Amino acid sequence: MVSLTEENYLKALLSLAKEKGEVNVTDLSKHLGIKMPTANSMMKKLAEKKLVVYESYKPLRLTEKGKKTAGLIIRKHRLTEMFLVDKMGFGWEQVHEIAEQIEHIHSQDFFEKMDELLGYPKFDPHGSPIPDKNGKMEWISYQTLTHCNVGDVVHLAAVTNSSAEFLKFLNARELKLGARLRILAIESFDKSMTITYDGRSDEVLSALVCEKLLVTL
Amino acid sequence: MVSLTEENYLKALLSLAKEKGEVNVTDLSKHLGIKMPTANSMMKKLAEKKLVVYESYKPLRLTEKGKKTAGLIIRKHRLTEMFLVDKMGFGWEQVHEIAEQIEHIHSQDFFEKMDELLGYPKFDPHGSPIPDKNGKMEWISYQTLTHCNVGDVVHLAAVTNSSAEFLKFLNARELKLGARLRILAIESFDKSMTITYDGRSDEVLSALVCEKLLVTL
DNA sequence: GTAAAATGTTAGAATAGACTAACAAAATTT
DNA sequence: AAATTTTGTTAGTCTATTCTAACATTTTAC
Ligand SMILES: [Mn+2]
Ligand SMILES: [Mn+2]
Ligand SMILES: [Mn+2]
Ligand SMILES: [Mn+2]
Repeated sequence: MVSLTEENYLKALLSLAKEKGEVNVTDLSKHLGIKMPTANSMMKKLAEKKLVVYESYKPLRLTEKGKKTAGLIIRKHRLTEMFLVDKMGFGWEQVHEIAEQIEHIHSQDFFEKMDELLGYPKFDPHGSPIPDKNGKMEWISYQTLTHCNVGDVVHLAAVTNSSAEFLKFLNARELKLGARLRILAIESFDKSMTITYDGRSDEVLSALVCEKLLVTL
Repeated sequence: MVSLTEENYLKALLSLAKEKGEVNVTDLSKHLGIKMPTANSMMKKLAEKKLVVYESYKPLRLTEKGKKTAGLIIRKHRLTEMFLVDKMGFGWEQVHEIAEQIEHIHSQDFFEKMDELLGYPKFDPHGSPIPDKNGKMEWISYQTLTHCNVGDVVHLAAVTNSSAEFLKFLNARELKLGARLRILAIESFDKSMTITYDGRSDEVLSALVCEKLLVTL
């Protein structure tokens, strides 16, 4: 009923809506690495399927049905990532690409079994929430590290980028979810932060890195 | 380089070659549930990719490259089935359909990890050999139960049909791989067999069932 | 508040994979 | 050996997904 291609569009729409509020065709096509007219005509198709509300020159919106469909794909994606890390021994930097494919497998049983074997996890290995069986997910209001101040002590709760390069960067510094971070200094010129955690002292993180780290107080 | 669709064609060619010797377009199209002209034009495409030898009105043949490619997909399929049964707790009747999809996942790491976690298995849950990393598989010369005689005592080594219906039929009779079967009688009229195994006595199996059971002496 | 830039849309074409209808060759029956 | 059936091929069409080129609208800049 919904093709693999369409599933990827829906997922993109949901995540762009989450990070930017409004979604336009330019963002969508950039996100998916396709040209604008391609995205445009797919939006019309998804509108016919009642998954998207499309009006010329207006921002794109998912319908409730579209949100649910997208949420269920993200559920499959994140359950897969969790399974790959917890049950198969992959590193958190290895799983996104594989999950990107496995999320399109058609088999209720397969994902229900994963869920069960994992003990019904609520978060994936990158700290993102796993949507429930209705495709609904609760976004906990984390802060980016960028918004913290000198002296703050916070815990690393999630990362907003699952690329292998970024996660290998964190691996190299033994920076893991749950780590207790203390902010020692913030360079006012470039907003880079000096922090300590675990045994580590005086790690300097650029603002580009800090804005990808979500923390709780 | 090879699409999901093409992968399924290659697999079909390999398994038809194994079971029938020569493969023609009619068999191939029936096996895949497509029309003859569709199969025909795909054969020309695969011939251009040097995966198939195509000559008008001649039987279809896989090239060495084609055999290897097909073997590697079957490797992924069977490793998956083994993983689903041994590591995830699925029944042998549930795994074929899921594996039919997962065999197309592009990730060396994923299947290598499965292989490692499984301890480098040589056979899948249905008793079929798992091809090696070069796509080569050794076919052990099993016999179908049909070819056995009254008084023979044999072990169930493999089944040649992985459909859920057939495997549920075997489940209902607690007939598993490895079972030691003794042939009590063969009905000459319809070739149905009366056998005993485990605690079971006097199970009658039709010839249709017997020919799908591969045994060792 | 016009001009320029950015964004969005339409039209037309390409490729992959499937189909039907019509024709051709090979195999099988009489 | 001719007729019939089966099998295989060609030609043309369709849908899904992508593209480029051209045009339209909206937003931003001056
Ligand atoms: Mn991911
Ligand atoms: Mn995907
Ligand atoms: Mn199988
Ligand atoms: Mn398949």
